Amino acid sequence: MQRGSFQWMKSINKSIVLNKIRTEGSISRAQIAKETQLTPPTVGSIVKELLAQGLIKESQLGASQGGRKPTMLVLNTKGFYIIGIDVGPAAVRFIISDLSGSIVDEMEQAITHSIQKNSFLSMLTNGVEQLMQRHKSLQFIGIGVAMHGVVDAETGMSIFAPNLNLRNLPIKEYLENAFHLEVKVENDAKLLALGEAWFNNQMTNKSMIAVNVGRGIGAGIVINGQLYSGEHGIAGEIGHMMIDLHGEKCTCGNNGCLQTIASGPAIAERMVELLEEGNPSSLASYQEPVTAEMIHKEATKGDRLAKEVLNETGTYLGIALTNLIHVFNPSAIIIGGGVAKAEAFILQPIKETIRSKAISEQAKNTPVLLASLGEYGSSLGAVALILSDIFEPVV
Amino acid sequence: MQRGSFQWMKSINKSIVLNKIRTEGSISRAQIAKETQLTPPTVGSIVKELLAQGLIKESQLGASQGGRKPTMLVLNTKGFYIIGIDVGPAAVRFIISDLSGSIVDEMEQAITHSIQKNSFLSMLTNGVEQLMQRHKSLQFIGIGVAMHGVVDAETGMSIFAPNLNLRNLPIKEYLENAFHLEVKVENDAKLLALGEAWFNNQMTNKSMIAVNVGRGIGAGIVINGQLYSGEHGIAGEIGHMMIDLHGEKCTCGNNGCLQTIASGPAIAERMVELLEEGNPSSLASYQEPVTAEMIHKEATKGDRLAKEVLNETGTYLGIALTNLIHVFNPSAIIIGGGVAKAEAFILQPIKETIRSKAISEQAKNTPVLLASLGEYGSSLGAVALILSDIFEPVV
DNA sequence: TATACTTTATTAAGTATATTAAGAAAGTTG
DNA sequence: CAACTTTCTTAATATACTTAATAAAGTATA
Repeated sequence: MQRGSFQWMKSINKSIVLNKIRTEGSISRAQIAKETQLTPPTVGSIVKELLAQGLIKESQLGASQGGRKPTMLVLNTKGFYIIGIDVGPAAVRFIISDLSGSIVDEMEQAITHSIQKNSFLSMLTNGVEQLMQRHKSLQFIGIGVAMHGVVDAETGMSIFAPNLNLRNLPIKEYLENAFHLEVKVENDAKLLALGEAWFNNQMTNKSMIAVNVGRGIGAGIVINGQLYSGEHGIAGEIGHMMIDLHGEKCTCGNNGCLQTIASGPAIAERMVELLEEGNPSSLASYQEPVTAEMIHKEATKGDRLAKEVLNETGTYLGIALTNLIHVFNPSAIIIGGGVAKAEAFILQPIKETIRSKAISEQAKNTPVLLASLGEYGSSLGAVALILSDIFEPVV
Repeated sequence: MQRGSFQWMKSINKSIVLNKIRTEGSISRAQIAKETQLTPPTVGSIVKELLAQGLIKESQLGASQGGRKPTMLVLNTKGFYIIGIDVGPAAVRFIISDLSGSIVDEMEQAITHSIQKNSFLSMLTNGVEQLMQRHKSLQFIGIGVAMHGVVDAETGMSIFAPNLNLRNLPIKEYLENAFHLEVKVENDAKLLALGEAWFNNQMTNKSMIAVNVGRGIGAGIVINGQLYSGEHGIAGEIGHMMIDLHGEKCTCGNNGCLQTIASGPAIAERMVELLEEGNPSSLASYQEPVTAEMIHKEATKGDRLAKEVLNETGTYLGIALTNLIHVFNPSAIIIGGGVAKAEAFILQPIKETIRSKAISEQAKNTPVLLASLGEYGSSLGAVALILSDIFEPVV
């Protein structure tokens, strides 16, 4: 579309109205006009079109404000559907979501360890195909893909997927050719952030950081409701934030990276260290190698050492997050990934650390929230990636 | 202006054209049309208006591309003028700048130590008044104010100015009433960043971070050419980035803040420490208390210990900047403030540290540049704050 | 040099879409 | 039930874009 034309302006106005309805949940034409600074007739004609397209619908009448009752408008969440794909380390998750982020159906497929380029790509198309076959009557409008590793969002290519050990996968091209739908691909940690920002109405158009602590530590950054990627798309690499110059050596060669202290493997390592020092713990009797999951399990059972290790992890995370808060001053920090499961032991020290170490009252009060989408974070983020194209003013 | 109206669209298109001319320096109507995706008649009519307003002018004819020679358009840099004010710790700098950032005239006034609210405010108006009197024929379009400390940009108030020990100064209100011009107020460190981004054409619409190392350490963040402030306007507080958990105690109570290692006072302190340990240096014979400036001076003369201290400072800064690069992935990092003067000894170690500690090739290659505006950084940033209102599409 | 072709810029006519103004529809209030 | 509100639509008008045509000023070539 020609920029700066009437159609362009209209599409923006349309997005504004549509997004208003989405974020408000239920709103009248008159109210939209007031809040968006568009005139009533403009809103009226746009609403008429949106109704015709099936993107919104009229619900019941609202309460009178001293005159005619307003007809409330709501999103027609069941009008269109999006497919979200989350390519994890060991499995691919496919979901069908409606416009509100409700998951209609899902499917998971394990990835064989030494999968080849073509079989991976056809695995994706087969998965989508299967899901679509189960719901032939639904109208799909796009496919979003959350991919671990390095992704080129512009071309929709996976540049490097370490867990699959594959390079240069033309995911977008492949899926577009197969289904003739809009396809978008992004990094999974970033999409986790977008998903939380998008489907948490209080976060709409805010700036926030979603931290994903698992085997590594990554952050997705959302600024004014939009994904921030940086110059080369590699923003948010907080795993290698150096916070302890005289700390342990990291795989990257530097000392005291956050990852050496607070990642899943680092937690396990720390525990082994403490056990070897002879500290008492129910984990001492285990034969298998210690994992973060085991530590969490034992902590739940009450093991003091396990609790201590998790507490320590929270403290270090809190320090890194305080640094992030001082730099970004986000409206909220979201904690996701494997570690989020251990929230009972980790969230508290994170919050306490931020409160004690942040230098201003506003920074101290930065809300630290648990990811609300759980294991669906990235796949719903992929859905949000498609939705943002429809709902957000392009400009 | 009503959003989503014809006038709104036109003002955006106008800004687009104007900004294109500014960033390109010299460009024809046809070229603008091609690059902005506006049609030739649209560009033509907008250009006509801009000419009438005196914002641009026609220069000579360009080279033929096989047909009629294009009339080149350039900014009419001498058409309008902006007043920039930089309130520093000990003095206020007033400048008059044209549209290109060329300084036409300037003036400095010392601040008496225990200045009162009202006398400070009238000092500002008097300064502006004086400068304007010297250039009665010029047409002024706005006043930008760079203020140290905590600023509320929306209301144009200085919430707290530590060096003046004043609170809640209604700068915007005061100046607007006095001169009836557009007035904007922002934090000086942020404006340093905006100034560099705005008057360095290669930085236009890029994301960059300008680090200001002086008594404290602050950073201004520019994302897509616009100042990023965060939720409460306090983004960029990197002075208290904790990078050495077992490091020295900072005034904020935490350990190993960047400021404890790399700020002006920290450099001096470190030097004193080394001298007390008995390390040989030409500074050992000095009677007065050691300052960062003195260290720089002696380093220039060849003092080994002074050089070493500065080198160390650069290394630590490099570590903090590497953290920033990983988080933000900016297109460039700008170094400004007092430390920038010691570039000969500090820039190299910064670059080397980033190169050796960054984890990706793209991060390693992040350009680290010296602030190009010198002591006028903040005042020109204040000018840019006004200019951005005219040149940038508002949307 | 004349002719044809390019590129640049403007003019003229047409069109999309917003605005204002007026009114219809559906309430509430006294 | 009359008078007033609020909500929404219709009709007329205005704005600023688009396309199409043309003018202006150059280059290339017979």
